Amino acid sequence: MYALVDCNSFYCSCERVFRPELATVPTVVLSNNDGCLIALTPEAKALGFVMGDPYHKVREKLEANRVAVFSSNYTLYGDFSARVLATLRAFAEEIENYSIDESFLRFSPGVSDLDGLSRTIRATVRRHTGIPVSVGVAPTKVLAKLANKLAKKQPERAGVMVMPKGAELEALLRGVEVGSLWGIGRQLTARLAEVGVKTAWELSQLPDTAARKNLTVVGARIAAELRGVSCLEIEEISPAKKNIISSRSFGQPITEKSEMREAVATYVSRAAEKMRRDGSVSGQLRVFVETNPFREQDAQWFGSCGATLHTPTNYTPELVSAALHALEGCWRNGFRYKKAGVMLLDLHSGAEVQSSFFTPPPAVVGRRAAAMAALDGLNRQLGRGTVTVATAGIAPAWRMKRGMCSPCYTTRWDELREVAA
DNA sequence: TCTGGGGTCCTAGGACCC
DNA sequence: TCTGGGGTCCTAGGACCC
Repeated sequence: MYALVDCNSFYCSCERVFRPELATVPTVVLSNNDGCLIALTPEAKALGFVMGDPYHKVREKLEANRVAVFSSNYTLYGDFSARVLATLRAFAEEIENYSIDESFLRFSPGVSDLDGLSRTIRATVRRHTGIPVSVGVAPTKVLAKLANKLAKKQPERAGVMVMPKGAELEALLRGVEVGSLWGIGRQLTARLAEVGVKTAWELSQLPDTAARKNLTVVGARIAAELRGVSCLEIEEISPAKKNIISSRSFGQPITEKSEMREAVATYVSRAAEKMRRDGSVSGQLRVFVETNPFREQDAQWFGSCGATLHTPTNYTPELVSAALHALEGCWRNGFRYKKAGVMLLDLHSGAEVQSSFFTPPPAVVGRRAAAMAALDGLNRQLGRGTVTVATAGIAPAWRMKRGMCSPCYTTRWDELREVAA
């Protein structure tokens, strides 16, 4: 049996842990640059706000309704995510950290009273971390996802649902729209409607060949999972990334290439750090720059240019110079740039690097690795950006806006919550 | 003035091999 | 007049997820 444990309105719940007076106050968290609403509590949804609403368009309404608004604080959410995961580990031998706010657990066949166990999990996570979670249990991941959704949606279930079997399951699936299933998006919903499939039950009864023909093997697996046939395994160790992207919108538009060079150097440095965490090296990168597509009165430019590394590497200075070279290929003067990014491609394990004529000698490779380890260590201990390449600039004007950010309560000594007693 | 940032998997078709 | 059979690798594009 699988359980899906999903944190309710996760980012909002993190903010509420240290602001208990907000427990019943409608609360939202914004995307980077305070752009859109990306997390909403049920109270905020009840007021009519939806995920993706541009902040500047709903700001007055938020204020009128006294909604608590936060910029996103990923340091805080990442730390809470790790705490929830640590608590969950005690309850299952196999666990997959599916996303920042969701984990799949697998219970061995001997486990009985799944309902009681789920309630215990929910209560324990709440006690250890302050985060409310919902738990859905079923014989397959797709059904566990669905059980979780129902647990959250139907208040009488109190955040927990074990999927029933047989006729009861059939009745339930007949009432579920196919488009609400995990893995069935808008396009597949439309395709299924063409062949008369509207509910989860109808999809589960679709013959395998028809499922494959209309939805490829992906949809066929979902159909099988609905019948209780498990096709999707638990992935306990997340495989190393195949691509790494670092991109950001700017707090204010960039028009000078010198500033864009700082941004690109910053982003490629961040991407390189992520890559080193995986122990990977990159053989190829791509830089892109974009104007603001929402400003129709502005001239638009979306430029992108790649660069190949002689020898795959994760050495920041080398990647920075390759990225700046690529920037020359996609930069055009005279535009107001809103966003830029760097993609590291062709990633593989650093242990498998193929040497070439241009590969530096082993002593140099060793010194570079030591330098990067020292860099990452300092930034880990003393905070991101403590040591960077000078090309990245100092206190740049284009840095993203975060006007309403909460303190890093759990990761910075100088931002601890103070309590008067 | 102001609209996020990351990822994965699958398929079809072209190029090429013996 | 007649023109096989089987395979791999790569890329672009589409679809999905949080």
